[in-house]
Amino acid sequence: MRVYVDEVHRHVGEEITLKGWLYNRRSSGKLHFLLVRDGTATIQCVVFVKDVPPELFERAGHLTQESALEVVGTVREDARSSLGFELGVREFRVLHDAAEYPITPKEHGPAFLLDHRHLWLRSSRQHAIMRVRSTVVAACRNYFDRRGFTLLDAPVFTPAACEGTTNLFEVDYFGTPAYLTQSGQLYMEAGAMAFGKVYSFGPTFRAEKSKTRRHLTEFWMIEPEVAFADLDDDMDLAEDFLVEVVGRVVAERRRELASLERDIAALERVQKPLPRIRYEEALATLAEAGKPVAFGEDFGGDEETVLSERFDRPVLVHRYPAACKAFYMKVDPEDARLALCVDVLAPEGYGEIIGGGQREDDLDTLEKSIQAHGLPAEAFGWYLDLRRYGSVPHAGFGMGIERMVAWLCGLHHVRETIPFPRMLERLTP
RNA sequence: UGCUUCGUAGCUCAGCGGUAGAGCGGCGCCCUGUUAAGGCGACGGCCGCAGGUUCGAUCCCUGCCGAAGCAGCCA
Repeated sequence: MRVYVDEVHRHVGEEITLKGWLYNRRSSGKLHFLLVRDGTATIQCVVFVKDVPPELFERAGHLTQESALEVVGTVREDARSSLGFELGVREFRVLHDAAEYPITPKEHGPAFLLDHRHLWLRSSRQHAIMRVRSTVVAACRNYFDRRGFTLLDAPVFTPAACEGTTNLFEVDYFGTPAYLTQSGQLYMEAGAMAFGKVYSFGPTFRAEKSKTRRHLTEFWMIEPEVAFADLDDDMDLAEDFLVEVVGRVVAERRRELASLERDIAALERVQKPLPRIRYEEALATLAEAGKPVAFGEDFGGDEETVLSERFDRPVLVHRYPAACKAFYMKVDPEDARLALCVDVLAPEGYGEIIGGGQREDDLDTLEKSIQAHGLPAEAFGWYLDLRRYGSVPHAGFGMGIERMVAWLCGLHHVRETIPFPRMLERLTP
């Protein structure tokens, strides 16, 4: 009977068949310890010289790392193995003899590992991270699905910029220039006017020449958009969403987080209410901390770190100066200098994980804003239509999956949070 | 794109103006309970590339290529 490693505890005393790959091997004279991983977990398979034919014992001592195996043996409980269970091997078959494997159970540099990302994904640490990512995505989608949102995917090819013409990947679309999307938001606004509550989940692309631990050129965003919603509704949604997603990851991926040596208590503090501060309050805080920022300036990584370190959970910073925000942000009717927008900063210096706000719903104001930002009005014809036919207040936000995963896992760099990172100067594998 | 640091064995690194070393991996042998096992042995190198200085350069200088960290921009 073929069994996965994460289910062996249900088969103690039974003879089972495992299919997997050799993760590591240790020998001690008359014993070979084969660490076999099958994607679900890793188990120690013990080959004892008296339990198998001599030629098989000899073979076990010369198996190469990552060789594909089918192992037959009896499951037994044993405290000496880290899983708590091990397999007493009766026989095994080599399905493939692996060539010399480049990634050893010793230290490697990031460049080497990234060059071998297709193999690096097999290591236990990467498994933990990818499982957290998988759960984050599932939790995000589940959150919106259960609240009447419709998944409405945005296109990847777009005719124009959504937040400006720089930093876009241009492609040749049958003779005319097109761009890879840098946000699905404008399309989600169309969706919100059609379905009321929508979200998209997909890759986005930014050709920024950014070489930092928080940037990828290709990353995934989840972007909800809600009709008849204002900034306060938007902040309520972001808060509720974030608390639920974090809670689910902590509940379902505790073992993975522990294996990454994440301080889980810090994540358990992510409960409602999340603090909300205005941009101007943030300025005061920064001035106190000796990092003064002039009104009108956006925050950099340093400033975000100083702000987020004042709180033990994510903080919502709202009403930034309109001048430093995108053209579609609605201006605060109580203070024309400010935009009705919000950024959510993750604690522990992980920076902005959510950005969003209320959108401008007035046609004239929006047209003027497009002009003021120097954007080509003709590219936004369809978008302006949304303000001609039943325009209503609406709001939404985008959450970057990779920064979220980096924060949840406590990783220094986002490059490990996506299976195949795309960065400045890195396109392979 | 700017600043800083770095390119030496498959990997992680040490070294030095007189053409090289360790640990780990791989290979061979030894060991009934190993936990990144251990012990012994042999193998393994255009010292990133191209110029320059020098009797002589892996080492000093210049350029190029590549990488890492930080910053701007952003999620």
